Amino acid sequence: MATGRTHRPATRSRGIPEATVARLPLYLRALTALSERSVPTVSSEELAAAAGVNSAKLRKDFSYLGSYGTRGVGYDVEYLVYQISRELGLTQDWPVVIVGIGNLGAALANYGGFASRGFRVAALIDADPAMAGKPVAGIPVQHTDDLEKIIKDNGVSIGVIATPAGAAQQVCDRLVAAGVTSILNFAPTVLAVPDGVDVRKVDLSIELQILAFHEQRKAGEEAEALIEAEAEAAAAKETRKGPDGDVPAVMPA
Amino acid sequence: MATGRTHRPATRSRGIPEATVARLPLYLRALTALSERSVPTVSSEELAAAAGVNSAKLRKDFSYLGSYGTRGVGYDVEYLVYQISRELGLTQDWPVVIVGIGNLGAALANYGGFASRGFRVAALIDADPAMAGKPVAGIPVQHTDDLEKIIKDNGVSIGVIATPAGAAQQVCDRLVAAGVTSILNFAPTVLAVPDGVDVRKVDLSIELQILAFHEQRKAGEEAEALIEAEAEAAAAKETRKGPDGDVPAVMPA
DNA sequence: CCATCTTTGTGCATGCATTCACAAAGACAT
DNA sequence: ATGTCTTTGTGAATGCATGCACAAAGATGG
Repeated sequence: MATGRTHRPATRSRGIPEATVARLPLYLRALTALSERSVPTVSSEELAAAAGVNSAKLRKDFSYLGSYGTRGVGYDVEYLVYQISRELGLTQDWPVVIVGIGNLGAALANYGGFASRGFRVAALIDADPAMAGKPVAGIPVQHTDDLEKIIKDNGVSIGVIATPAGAAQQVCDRLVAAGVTSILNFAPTVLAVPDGVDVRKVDLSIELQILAFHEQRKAGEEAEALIEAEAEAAAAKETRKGPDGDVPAVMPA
Repeated sequence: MATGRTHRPATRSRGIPEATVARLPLYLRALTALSERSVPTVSSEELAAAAGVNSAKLRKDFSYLGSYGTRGVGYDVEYLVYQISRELGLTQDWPVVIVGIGNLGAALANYGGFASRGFRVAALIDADPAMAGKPVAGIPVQHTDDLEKIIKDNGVSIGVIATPAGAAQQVCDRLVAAGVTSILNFAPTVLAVPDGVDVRKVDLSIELQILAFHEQRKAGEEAEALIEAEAEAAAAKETRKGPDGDVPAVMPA
């Protein structure tokens, strides 16, 4: 059983850490902006600031792609744009379908960020027969019945699910069966997929809940700081006089 | 300078790992579904499956909240729903404003997942005077000029930015100046905020780019596997006969 | 051609997250 | 009561990601 798949000839290229991959689009965006302003080169420090990351991290990220920088100068913007685009697979055309053309689906169909990055909305699909034929973002909506045919005719490998939660798994199963191997899921459900299929999820309410947690923590710490300050003040009053007296005038709700 | 803030009395409660916080909403959703089906208790194994995570991870996550399970039985669904809700701060009402009522902003305003989790859309704000007064999701859109007043009158601490990229930083600055301390950013920009303000970003095109990367990698590996299989077959033919011959009949596009 | 100055690329240490594996805890039947 | 059986809670091991700090590389000026 000699599959030489494990020890990977040191060609790098494979083995880019997931965390790095997730940052590449960020770098790419910053670089594209620089490119539009005709900036020829950029240092890791500048680019890191623009992308909102640590410069050492950025350099290490780029080191996984190869050595594209020049010491003492920085990185060539155009070249780096090309290399990252290539690494991310954006030099080719990716037809995607969006399933579920409600408010969110329509917003996605209209979203400019897709087209500009090599993604092409090949079709919009909805289960509502009343929607069929209606153009959204200039593309006529098609009925779910034709899902399999649409996927195959267009060679679609990436699907976006923007249906209600209840329909998501079923839609997902059909997409996968029809040949889709990457899914971006906006429905608030955990999708079960076979091995070899990638799912990424975007959950609007989860993000808000995480913010609420931190918001609450902040409020709690404020209150706590107040209590602590009071305790300290009391202790100070007890043991000696009471000099350090700028207690925050914040009242916990 | 005696701020006893560092060594935290072992009350736990503080010091919940970020990764755990990010999963709590996931558990909460699964638990809510169980609660609706009147399931009284659930084991870590079952719940983990429903939430799509490893059961050991789930137990460790819960251990940060305290010991809410019963050995041999599992977790009380209702109780756990309450504890997680409380920990996330969802037992209180969080008024949020959405700035930028384009396709996406409207979709967010209509999104049901907010209201159901303690979030209340307090106001919709847009820079376009033509939008002012128009109801979206039953809420009249207000003009950006009144942003500060709206924030203060409603005691808003969470803001959602769904504007074009160009306007995002400016809107962000105004939100923060008006007292917002948590921001959910849908605009494809890196926002600069002062310390103490939390920002989470949701970037639709980044998610697609990550999928494209993996998609490309899959395609590459298929091709590679084919080449490898060919090489192996050739080698086999050379050194001995050629017995193990199920070469995948897949053709790289 | 040499010296200096900038900036990359990376070894190393640290910290966080995940997963395993198992002892302790409790339910439940007998 | 006692024993069995299930399931939690957590120590310990491993792996991944981050960030520091510095040597090597190259540009640039004299």
